[in-house]
Amino acid sequence: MSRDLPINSLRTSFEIIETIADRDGAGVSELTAAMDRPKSTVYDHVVTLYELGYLVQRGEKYHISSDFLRMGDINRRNTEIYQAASDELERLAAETGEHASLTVEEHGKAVIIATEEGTEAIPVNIYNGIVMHMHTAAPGKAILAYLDDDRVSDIIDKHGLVERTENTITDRDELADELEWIREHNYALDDEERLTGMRSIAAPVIDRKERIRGSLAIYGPTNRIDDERFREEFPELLMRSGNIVEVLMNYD
Amino acid sequence: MSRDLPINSLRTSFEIIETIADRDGAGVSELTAAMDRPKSTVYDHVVTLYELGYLVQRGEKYHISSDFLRMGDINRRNTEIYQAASDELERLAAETGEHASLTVEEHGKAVIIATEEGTEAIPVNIYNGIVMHMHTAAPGKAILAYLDDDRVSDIIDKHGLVERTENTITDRDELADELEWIREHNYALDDEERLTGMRSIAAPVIDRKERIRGSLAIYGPTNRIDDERFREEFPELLMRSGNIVEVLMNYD
DNA sequence: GAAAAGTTTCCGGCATCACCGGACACACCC
DNA sequence: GGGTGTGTCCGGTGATGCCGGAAACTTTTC
Repeated sequence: MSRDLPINSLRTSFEIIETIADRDGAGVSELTAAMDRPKSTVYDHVVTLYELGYLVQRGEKYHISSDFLRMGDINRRNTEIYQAASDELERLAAETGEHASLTVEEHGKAVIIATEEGTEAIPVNIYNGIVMHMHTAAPGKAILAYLDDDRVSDIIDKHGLVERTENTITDRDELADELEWIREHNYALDDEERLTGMRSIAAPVIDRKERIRGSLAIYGPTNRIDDERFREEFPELLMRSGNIVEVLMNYD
Repeated sequence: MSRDLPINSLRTSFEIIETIADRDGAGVSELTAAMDRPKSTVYDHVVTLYELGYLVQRGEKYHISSDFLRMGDINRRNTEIYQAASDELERLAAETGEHASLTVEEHGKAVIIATEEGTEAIPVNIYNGIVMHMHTAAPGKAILAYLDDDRVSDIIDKHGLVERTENTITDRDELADELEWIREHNYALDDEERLTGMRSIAAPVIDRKERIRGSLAIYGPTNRIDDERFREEFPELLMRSGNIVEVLMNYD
């Protein structure tokens, strides 16, 4: 079921951490029930994590400590593309009124590392660090288009072309054509391929070594993002911002 | 040097994670040099963390993954006091032009879990999750004042009354008097006790069970925070905001 | 208010596995 | 092609993570 790793106990520890984070706190018994492990083992890990400071007790439950927030925030601040893109994100959100976000690739998946909400933005659940399949939305496709072919192939092998809506691209050849289209136009579109009723548009950010570093995207409901904005206005905005970010990032 | 824990390997793993986060990426050799551990051991941990997805490779170095950002962010969003306070933080930052922040206590230390920068705010290094000694600044003192006496005592035993500037309170009796003063006035002041040239003001946030949950604070340079603002205007603002947060939080 | 049901915490023995020394592969640079 | 720097791999061994079981401690129930 779970492959062998040099340090197996780490799997258990992080399973505990993830479970606690997911549920907004949990006690030892709740964890035991959720995890198919003996109570005493779970307890050993909880005690250790607590002593090391990565868990705190609030009320009756254990919660993860702010160390995770701290490390995540520091890591993000240190990321070149984040530094270069945060102003543009704000501007995109302000100009479009929708959600603007910055996405990078990690372990073959698309991760949103920053978001800005425009005034009209739907209160949808976009939070920092959210992970998506690469092929299901514009930000991921914009990145895929500029990765090596065999890298793309590896990613598909690993995570599959999961179907999220009836518009999701689930065929390898079709995806290859789509990526080719993206390279020609320099932006990516997602027409309800990930969530019904939602569209996204994304432009890649590429560094001076021609390596893809991430993508900028706008995300909103189909009824507000009409065809004109979807195919003309927003792609223009994003490509302009993408260029600015590239310049800032490569400036150094 | 390091006490026995049920799962000792976790200490090594988190030491690696913290080191990588601190330095904005590191390779196996760099980690080995920084950690007084054999290369092979470090490698075992790095491989495991990588396989589990908590490390990523960017360029030549390992970095921590966005999972930390995700878990930290989710955890914060789930925190009652954060939900209740975030609007007030923005307002405080806007009205004062300085840094406004929300602080909670974890493991006997003060942790800033949210900050807002006003237009005038000094570009000083305040980031999410930063940890401070409780007694050195207003946010921590505002919390200490409403903890049980023996809890305060435990905290001092554990972390000591470290001197940060010549104004830092380093005497237990003096601190007790200060906390008494805070309880009488319902706000806390820090007059260059943590950083020379910087002042902070904080008001506590207390829940319906009379338990302290955190504090709101304003932070800025002494030359802009004159005595009038320091002792009159900002305390008033903070206490007003503190009340609003308490109401929102206890509303449920 | 005693018993029941649920927590968390603790203990100790056994088989495992995390640890480490050392070797290998692969760069890059004079 | 020797030197110096990486990252990677392997195998033996003693420490240690795992787990069953049971104690301590709360809360619930009647």
